[in-house]
Amino acid sequence: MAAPGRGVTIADVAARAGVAASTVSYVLSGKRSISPDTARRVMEAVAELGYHPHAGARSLASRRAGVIAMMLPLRDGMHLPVLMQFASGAVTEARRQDQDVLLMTADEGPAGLARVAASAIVDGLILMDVEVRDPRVETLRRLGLPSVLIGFPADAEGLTCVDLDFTAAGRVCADYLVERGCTDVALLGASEAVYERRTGFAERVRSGFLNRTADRPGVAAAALPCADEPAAVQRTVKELLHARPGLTGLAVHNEPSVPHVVHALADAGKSVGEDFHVVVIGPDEVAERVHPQLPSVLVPAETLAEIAVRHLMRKLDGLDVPDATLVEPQLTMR
Amino acid sequence: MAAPGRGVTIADVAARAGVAASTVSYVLSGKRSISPDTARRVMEAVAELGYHPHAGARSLASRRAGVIAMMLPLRDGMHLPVLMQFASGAVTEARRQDQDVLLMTADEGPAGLARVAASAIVDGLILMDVEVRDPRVETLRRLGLPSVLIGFPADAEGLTCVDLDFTAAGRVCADYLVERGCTDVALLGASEAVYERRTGFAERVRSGFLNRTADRPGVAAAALPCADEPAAVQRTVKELLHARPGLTGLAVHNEPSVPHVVHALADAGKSVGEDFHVVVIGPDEVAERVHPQLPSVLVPAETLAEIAVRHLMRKLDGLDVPDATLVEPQLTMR
DNA sequence: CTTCGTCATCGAAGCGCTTCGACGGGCGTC
DNA sequence: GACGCCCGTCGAAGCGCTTCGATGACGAAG
Repeated sequence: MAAPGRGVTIADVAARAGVAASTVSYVLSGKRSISPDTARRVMEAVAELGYHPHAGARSLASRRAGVIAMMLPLRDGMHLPVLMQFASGAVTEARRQDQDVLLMTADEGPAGLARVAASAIVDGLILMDVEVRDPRVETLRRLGLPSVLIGFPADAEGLTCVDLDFTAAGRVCADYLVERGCTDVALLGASEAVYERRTGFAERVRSGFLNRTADRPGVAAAALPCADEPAAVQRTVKELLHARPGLTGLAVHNEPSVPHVVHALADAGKSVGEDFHVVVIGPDEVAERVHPQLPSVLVPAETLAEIAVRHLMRKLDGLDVPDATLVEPQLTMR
Repeated sequence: MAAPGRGVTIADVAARAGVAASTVSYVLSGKRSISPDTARRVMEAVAELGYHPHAGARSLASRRAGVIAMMLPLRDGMHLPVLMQFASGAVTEARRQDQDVLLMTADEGPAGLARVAASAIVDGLILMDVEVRDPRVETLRRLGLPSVLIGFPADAEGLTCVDLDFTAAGRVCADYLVERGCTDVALLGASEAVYERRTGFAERVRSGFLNRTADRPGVAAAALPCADEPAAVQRTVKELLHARPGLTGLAVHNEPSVPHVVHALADAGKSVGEDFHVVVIGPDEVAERVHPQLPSVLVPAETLAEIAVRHLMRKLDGLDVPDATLVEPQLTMR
């Protein structure tokens, strides 16, 4: 990386290498064959001058900006560290593919999508945390802007979506508990309120959990919602233990309640990890910050981000990608 | 926002409004006076066609991209929620000024700066979490790319920097304790290791704290480093209480140790909030997640981000801005 | 030895916008 | 009533790049 003078253009590189500007362009893009000797001279000139193509000019001429947008729900209920992992994964993968990432907040809404589409400032976009009824989805479809969604809207027809396989996550939790010898288990889900906008995945965890336990003879299972407040959690757990004295396993799909669940179990004289088993669906920290630490299935943010970026790039290159991609859940033991 | 056809150009708008393309440009930029009547017709055409200027073309012609870069330390030790708040604040403020934000990770390093500068993909940049000896700083200076730093490098000459006023934060903590009637207080700082790269602000808190207590007659104060590990924290607190039996106030500037400090104090029979006072310098959650909740001074990420963006915009407009901006710390009572 | 194909390269034409200089028409001024 | 000015508008010239068609050189084929 030599000292870049102000405004090194392709003409400067061409002059230095003793070729035409178009030749430099072809060397850089590889779109026509160039003799090895010329190519070498051009690359040397590029390096010596510290040339980087002017992004605006390139986007104007080639109709490719080399930038993708990422729309994040910055003010929203989504777990922040997960969001950061996501952003980090996306930027890293994008750079690997020589793309930059424009950051947008979800509160720009459909109008924001229309703006970036019309101004050609980005080639495509990744929409995080898509809800079941998401107003941006219709706009997206209408604009025809290449995109990948994280999450599944109600009508995913014609869209490319990526997400954790929540049904499988429910199954994984069920398996964990059953393998520990539990014959009476329950799934503690989210409060109705939290998921009302995005019911999809709460449902899926639940059905994965219940279907799997139903397959296991001699295993009784239940699923019930649970509010977030400490007191409500305590009460729910107490009632549950009372109603099902034989309960020995619990899957918790409700981040904020985890510490309180553990507390309530301890109060009830249960020894987690010995005569009682708990598994969490949620971020690592949640499962790590309780005593004893719990096994958990997390939302693999970096992986999802990488897949999303790769799929988007394929779409931009005119290749096709699966409409729906579900990532296998991983159970982390602790 | 009407349905934007594919590729509405300024010529389309001009035709529709019955004027020249240059006139449309002047209406939109306000750089020449235009009759109210013409302006109205142009604006109507813009709205009807859903016109948004092509970002690349604009950047090519005007040498202004309308995008600023934000470089975040995504993999680094910085507290994630703070980072998100920062990103959120920056994007929101940037959009208010009609700018977009390009997200870069710190591991692109100086080469990344050179790239975005040379490709003119952004007009300027904001560098988060600047360290005392930061390799990017020299590059930045050489490139002459307009920028604002969050944090202070060793040599801030000619750079625009923004940060929390850590010296004042030290004073605020001292004041809090003294006002609660404490006459023997201490500051528990970071472990040497954590701050070695970014010594600046640990130092400043310390001197703010000690200078302020020194001003108060009859108040004894000390400052000591503290490791992060639970056991080490417990030991440090125990030794401290033993060495200074009259100690009744503690300021903790070490995020991870807070819960353990509280624990250790309880073990020693101190009743925090009654016969003993503790104040934290760190994120809200840290101070909220202990019992009892503690008052705290936080890094006001959104505010810093807004200031950074505003300063950057001013620089881009050729206005001048102060070299150093220190934000007053706020004590949040709990 | 001419003809045809290939390969490597060149030149020119835009991409959509901003901006500069020019120009015509209305007004105030002497 | 003629002169100059300013205001509002237009046309044209780029900004730096990609891409298309053209061109020359060189071997192979006839």
